[in-house]
Amino acid sequence: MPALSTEITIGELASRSGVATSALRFYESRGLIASARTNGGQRRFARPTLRRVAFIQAAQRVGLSLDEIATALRALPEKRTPTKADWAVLSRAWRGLLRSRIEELETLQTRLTSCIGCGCLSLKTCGLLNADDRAAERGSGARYLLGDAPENDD
Amino acid sequence: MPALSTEITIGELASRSGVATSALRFYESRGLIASARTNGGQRRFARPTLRRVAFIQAAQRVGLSLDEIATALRALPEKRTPTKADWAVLSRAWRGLLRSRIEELETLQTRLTSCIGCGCLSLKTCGLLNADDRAAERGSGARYLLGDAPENDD
DNA sequence: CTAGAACTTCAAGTGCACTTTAAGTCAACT
DNA sequence: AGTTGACTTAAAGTGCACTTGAAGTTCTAG
Repeated sequence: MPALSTEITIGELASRSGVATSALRFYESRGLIASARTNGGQRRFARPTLRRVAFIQAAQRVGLSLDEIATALRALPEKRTPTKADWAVLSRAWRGLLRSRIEELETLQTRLTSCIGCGCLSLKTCGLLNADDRAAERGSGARYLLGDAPENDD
Repeated sequence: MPALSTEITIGELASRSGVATSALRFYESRGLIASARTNGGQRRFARPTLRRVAFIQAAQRVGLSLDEIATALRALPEKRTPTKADWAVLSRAWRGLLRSRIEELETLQTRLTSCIGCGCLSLKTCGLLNADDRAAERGSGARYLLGDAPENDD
């Protein structure tokens, strides 16, 4: 049984957070977490680092890169316990990100539904496959690309 | 003005699809698209390849890897024009993916909202930061990790 | 016919988020 | 004291999706 210390080893942090020790060392190298050292040079993490790692995981699920997360963490006060207000600032930014990502996926889903309906896969009329092919229309008129191929390549 | 041919160059495909020529060559190397060659060895893409590239882009936005997209494209008939039914099969798979991803993000957003409300960031009670820390509870009782640090590291 | 833009291949490079390896040291239990 | 598992570092490797570079060829407009 580990001493009833306030500090935890990298292995403990790993098993509790579900993040590999190699990833934790990597996070430390990127400034996302910090550690003290024993006389022998081994890392000892303060207990709240567990929360910090959970925060990193959540942020990744939201879709942030480690660099963005590092920036967010740097925005939190280093010296004092983060307040409700500190957290709210971060959370609001996340909410915006989440909402726009959700909206993008919902738009995609709507388009997918109407594509199933029409079965056309027309580049001109299909919102899902719309890829800015406004150029080079040269009077070919409206056509359903599913059936317009001189040679069918798909 | 390019000849009123049914085939398009890689540059044309790139500018119309918004995908770089290098990416298109890469897609070809991975079997996602195919091309004929001129006597001189230059690629000439059949017009429907534009739709295929648009499909790839859409699939990427849905969250599929190129390998998964290649598999999906292989499931489409090579020799005949894809039917409504072919498309419907693919679309249904996408719908499922989209729905679960959207649900994941919505859960995250709900949790984020309640976290803003409580401001606690407790690993025990916060759904957002919940990271399976069921182990090593050793009778410390419920605590709000935002304020429980012997040393504050965040 | 010729200039120059667009094309060709192949190999190596990029960025992200890690993981793996090698050689060695530390800590905890018996 | 010794064994064993957990730890240390630095460097190299992985997988994905491309991009870049070098050196050379082809296509098209004038």
